[in-house]
Amino acid sequence: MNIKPQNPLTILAKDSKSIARTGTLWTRFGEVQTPCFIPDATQATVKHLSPDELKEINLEIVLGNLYHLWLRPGVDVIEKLGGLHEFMQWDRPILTDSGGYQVYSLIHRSGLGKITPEGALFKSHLDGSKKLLTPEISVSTQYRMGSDIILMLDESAPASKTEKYVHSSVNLTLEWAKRSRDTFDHLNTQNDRLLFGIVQGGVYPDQLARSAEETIKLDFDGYALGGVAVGLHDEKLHQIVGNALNLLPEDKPRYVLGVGYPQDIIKAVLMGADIFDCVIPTRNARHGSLFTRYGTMHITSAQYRTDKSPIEDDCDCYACTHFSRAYLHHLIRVNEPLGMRMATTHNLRFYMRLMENIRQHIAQGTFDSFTQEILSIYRPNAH
RNA sequence: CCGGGGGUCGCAUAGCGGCAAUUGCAAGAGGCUGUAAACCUCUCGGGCCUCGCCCUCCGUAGGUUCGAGUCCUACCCCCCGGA
Repeated sequence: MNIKPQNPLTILAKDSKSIARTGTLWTRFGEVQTPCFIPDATQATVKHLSPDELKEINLEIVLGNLYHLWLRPGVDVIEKLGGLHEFMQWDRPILTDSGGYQVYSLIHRSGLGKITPEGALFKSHLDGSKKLLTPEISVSTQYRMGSDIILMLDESAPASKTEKYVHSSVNLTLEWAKRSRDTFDHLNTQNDRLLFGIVQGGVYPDQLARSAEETIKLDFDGYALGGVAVGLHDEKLHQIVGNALNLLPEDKPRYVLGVGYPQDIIKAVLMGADIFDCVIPTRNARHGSLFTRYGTMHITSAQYRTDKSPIEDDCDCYACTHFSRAYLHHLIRVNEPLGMRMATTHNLRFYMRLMENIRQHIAQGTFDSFTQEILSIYRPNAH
């Protein structure tokens, strides 16, 4: 159990009508059942929830963000406090993002820095100071923080970029992949951590193929697909995800970064994805948008002012077993932290139940009808 | 009764000769996809509802002006001092 296996993914069952599979992912802090959804704990907390509350909704793993934690409180503090697990009192697996998304969000979208071959040069959003994030710094800092699953630093090209741009962007990411790999190999002497490579390529099949082929040569523990949650939606998103996952080794964990809505997850699982993370359930909860098996509901809407029923009648989360829609409606409207806490609890529990159902139906051979059921409610928009 | 201040979209505000009229809150609707996000966008007098135009509008009633929340007069309310 504590010895890192040759391949961290163990496939336990496969769907007969698709390439969906269910299994377990090994980490030094225990196994994670797949397909799994990883809630984002960007700043070393799933906003509003305590570790006990996360366990109560059956969360197995969280995602921390290197970029945010690197700037504040900094790796020295986290190391001194015994590493991320000890610091945030979470004794289950932690995956950390490399800061690659911030290269996209802060540099490409907001112009707070620039990309150089050496690394990403950020102008810190906190104090304006200049910070150079290199693949070496990202990987070694994730390692020092105690991350169990480390992501290589990558660059996501915005969806609007030309193939020429994406071509050189893929080259840069491939270069960073090698440097990430080298850094990790020097650090991982205890052989207890996982390093995931990231495939890019935007909407261009040739670039995706090139990126996948070269990344696979570096033999990572798992492969993530990046750049798809940054400007692609619905059918276009699903199409690219399908193309890209098809290029990745069948026996290794396949991670779709930053995705997504229930329909996106179902579609990606059908195409062989094992791991997801997304801010949607937590952020939308804070904004009053709740997921149910009847679709999404905006709880602050006037129609719920006096609604005595729970958010979702058969949900087992704390919010649904204790409070009415009317109360949640009130709490969110008056901006009370309990409202956001309950909304987050519910949405994450909804996502956890979705993943539990996905795994169970794959194992039982009933995944096909289950996907039809979900997709009839969470219907992707045609383009 | 005297002196001073004030009445503008549900509440609170701006406006001091060209105004359907500022901003905040409230209200209504929507959006968030590896979190600079407890955030952002739109609507918010009425109508046609083609967004351009029409109607009604800033306590009430007159007046001055090509034109009045905006200036003048009277009246009605509210607040603060003094009898």
